Amino acid sequence: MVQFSATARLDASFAALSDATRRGVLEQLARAEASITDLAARFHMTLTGMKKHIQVLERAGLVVTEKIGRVRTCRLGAQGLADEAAWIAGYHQLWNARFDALDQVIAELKAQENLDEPERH
Amino acid sequence: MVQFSATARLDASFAALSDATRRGVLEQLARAEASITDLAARFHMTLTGMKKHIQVLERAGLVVTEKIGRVRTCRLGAQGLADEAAWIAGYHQLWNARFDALDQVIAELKAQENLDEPERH
DNA sequence: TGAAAACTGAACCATATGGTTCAGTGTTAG
DNA sequence: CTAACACTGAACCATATGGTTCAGTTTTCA
Repeated sequence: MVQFSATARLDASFAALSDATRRGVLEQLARAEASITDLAARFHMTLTGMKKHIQVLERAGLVVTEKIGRVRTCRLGAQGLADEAAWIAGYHQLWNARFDALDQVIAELKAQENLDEPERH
Repeated sequence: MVQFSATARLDASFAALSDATRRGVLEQLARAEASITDLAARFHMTLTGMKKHIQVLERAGLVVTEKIGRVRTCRLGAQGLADEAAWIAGYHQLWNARFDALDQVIAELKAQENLDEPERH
């Protein structure tokens, strides 16, 4: 659970997720860390454009970066999407079992969280 | 199973979720359906302003509306947040896989400190 | 019938977003 | 030493967002 103003961070991270390029960057970084140049090439845009996306992800806490020499390396933030998953799960509790598809997905999500979350960050 | 790559709808619904007022509207509608006037009053904004939020939620498929007489009633859409939860769940799998791989690399490094670099990626 | 309620649509405003180009700065490799 | 590389920052552009006001339209109800 996170302490600092939950709504502002939710705003930022849902906004970050609302762009297909940024979701792609997250998926990419989940596989391997990458430089901004790497990501710019993979997503067919300028360095400057990719840098802006990285800044959005960084402000949302979804990505952290480290500059060594002339290369800025991007990695996933330790926070992950726990808060966002929690919001969706909480929303679902309000909206009781009327729709089976959501039940199933949320069950899978909770199972994964319980397995993997402890002492990872 | 939910489609993993409905990018346009994911764009729209994550964008819809990036505003605290709209998340509040969803929570409210999960409890009871409401008219636009109801929601505008509850969230302290003009009717026109709330109508715009409802349109955003409707375009994302998160809310459906029906106009009877002079009142437009808003309810949650049947689609729910299944696709969004599915994207986050899939991302979690990648995210955790990455940390598992990292754990393994570290273990190998500890075991055999002087041997050549284990291939990650 | 007529006034009020509930919504709709247009116009406006300030700011944010997603992208670009261009002109740098600092770092590395040859 | 010099050239190429990776990034940074500023400026610019078109469009979107989150809100407003104002001027309707349709529906209800006394």
